[in-house]
Amino acid sequence: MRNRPVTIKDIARRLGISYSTVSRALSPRMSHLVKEQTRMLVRRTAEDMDYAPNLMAQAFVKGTMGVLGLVTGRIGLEITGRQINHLVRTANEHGYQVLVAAVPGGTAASVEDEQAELFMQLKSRDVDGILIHAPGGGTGPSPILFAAEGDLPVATLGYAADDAESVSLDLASGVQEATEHLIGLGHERICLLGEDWFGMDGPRTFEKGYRGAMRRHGLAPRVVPADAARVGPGYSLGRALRDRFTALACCCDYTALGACRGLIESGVRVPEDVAVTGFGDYEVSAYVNPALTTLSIPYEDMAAAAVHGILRQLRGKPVPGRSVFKPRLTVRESCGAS
Amino acid sequence: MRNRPVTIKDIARRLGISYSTVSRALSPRMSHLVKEQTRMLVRRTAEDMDYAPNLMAQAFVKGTMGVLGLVTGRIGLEITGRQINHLVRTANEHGYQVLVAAVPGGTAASVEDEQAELFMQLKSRDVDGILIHAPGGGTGPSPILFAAEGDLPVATLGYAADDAESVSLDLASGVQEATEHLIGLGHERICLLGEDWFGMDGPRTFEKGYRGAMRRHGLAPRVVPADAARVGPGYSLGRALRDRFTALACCCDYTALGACRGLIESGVRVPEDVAVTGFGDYEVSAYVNPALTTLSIPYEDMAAAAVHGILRQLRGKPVPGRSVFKPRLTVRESCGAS
DNA sequence: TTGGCGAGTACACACGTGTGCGCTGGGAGG
DNA sequence: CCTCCCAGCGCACACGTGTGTACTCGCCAA
Repeated sequence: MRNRPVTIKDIARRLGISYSTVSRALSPRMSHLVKEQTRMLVRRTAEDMDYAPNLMAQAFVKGTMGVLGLVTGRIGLEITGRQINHLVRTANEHGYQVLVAAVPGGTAASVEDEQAELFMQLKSRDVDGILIHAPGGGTGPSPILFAAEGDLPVATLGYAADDAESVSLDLASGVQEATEHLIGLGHERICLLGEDWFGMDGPRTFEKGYRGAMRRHGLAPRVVPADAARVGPGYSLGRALRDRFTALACCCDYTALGACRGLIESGVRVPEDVAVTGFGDYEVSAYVNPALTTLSIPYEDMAAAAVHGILRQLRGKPVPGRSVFKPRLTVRESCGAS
Repeated sequence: MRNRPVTIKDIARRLGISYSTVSRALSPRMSHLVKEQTRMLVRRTAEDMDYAPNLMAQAFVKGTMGVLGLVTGRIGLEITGRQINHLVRTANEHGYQVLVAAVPGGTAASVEDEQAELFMQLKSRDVDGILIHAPGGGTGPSPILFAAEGDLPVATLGYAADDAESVSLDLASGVQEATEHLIGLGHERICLLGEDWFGMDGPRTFEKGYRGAMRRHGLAPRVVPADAARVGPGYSLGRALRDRFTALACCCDYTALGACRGLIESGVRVPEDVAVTGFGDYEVSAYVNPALTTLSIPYEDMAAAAVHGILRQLRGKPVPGRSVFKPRLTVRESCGAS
């Protein structure tokens, strides 16, 4: 059986003082109201008796739990996992824990509904803030709308929202840089693979950067949609497209890796016959054959920025901040530049 | 400003009844003490007034929060992420949320201490149970010792513990199967790469399976330690070993992918000159060049089993259950069998 | 001496919910 | 008609902590 845990009343009884004094002596905000000597005595006794504050009682009376909720999907994905990793660490460093709401299934069909439900679930949990990570689609209503009715601090990670704290990635400039790089290598028939990338920054953003680069050089654009963050679809497309293009700019490393495989299986050499670029710079991407040219993402900084966005709101700055990070082109073998 | 949320007292006032009746009417366990008609009236009114129970108050008075804690590391890793994904989903299905304690850093040096601290952190959070996922080393004291003094339900995932609920993977049989497979293909100089795999099932387990297979066929074993779950170390080893062996049995797909790359860069062909096998069957492993022969893991089933282990304990079955899952050999190109 | 003052402490209440127990009312059995 | 029983409900308390307010006490100045 679990021993009855010691409370501040037990400490008070032992010392023959009132428990409000104990409460104040132990509370950082109120301890200045207690004589130094008493405070020290209380603290020593508390430690002696193995006192541990009842956090549920504290949460109850203070109305806060020190917990941030996280709405996310596909934790298993490297890009998701790495960011969560740093979300949790940053939150912990500031005294907050992270509650993972749930993980939507693989079906992207009802992602909107699922996220709305998760959001509500977290809200009723009385979390202190909610991090929305890489919501799906983006075609539906902004996930921020869920929060609009409440005044719960919200920050989005990987989704540029005008009406809320948001941390996003400049996808357009990234894919534009990759496209320009391919054009600089002499390619003209360049195809964009996969237009939708976890809904980050909404769809069609990749297209914008890609089309901008193509237009500037007077080249005809061609976009083939592909389910991002999966290797299989990229593989199928690699086989299907074969030598119809001289370069494939992919919206995700997994798509690119699949495409490489599909091309190679079809007897097409990478990068000699077809150049390939990815997006995300996953851990394996530097070690596959051929090593992938891709866009690196400051995962850590983005995650930290999102948490800081929540904390800033908790400290009473209602004005939402927006930060946009830029991906950086990392050139390896698959583009044929080296 | 946040409107004062409605409480059961508000409902009681509105209906002119006592709030204990409201409490009972809304509580599933106590509602049979309330007249059907009253119960319905209360429930309708509650819905009308947008009543939402204060979960912090409920947690406070009931002493439980419906939250499971999770101690883990390296969320970004596919094997970790996929299991967490299913841990969260299974927990949610049973009405529990998952609190991710924190994520130890990349340095595996002080993993034990870090985990102990995380464990304590979760404990003081009054979680209802703790899932320990893939603890490090295993050379120190069993992580179960942390829980020994309390009576908090604990389940380990990926770590076979005698004294607690545990879900583990039969690493020895897995690597044995892979080794036998390589031997069956005519290999004699087979090297085991990486002895320690997230501490799963403790260290030296891979070695046991490997050495068993080698001994049975009268072959000389050779083991080279490698930091698992990283691509880089595998790469270095691939370059260093080159053609000193005809086959490399790796303890992790990432190690294997790195090794392939290192070998190929050194002018060694895979699988023609050196065969390679991995462990884990990551998503990319089917699409790299060459496609990786590896051991597939029932990630989903393992995660579900761990959560069910906790739930069983919460329902009052103190006897710890132990389940051991078997990996399954998936043959692709890198072993040269096809 | 007395009034004021400030430091330090105790008292009391609040928070929202769960629940043991006593009260009421009405129906049934004697 | 009285008694007993029981469903149904209200009263009151408990849980552990935070905090406003009142109190005590010692000190200093008037």
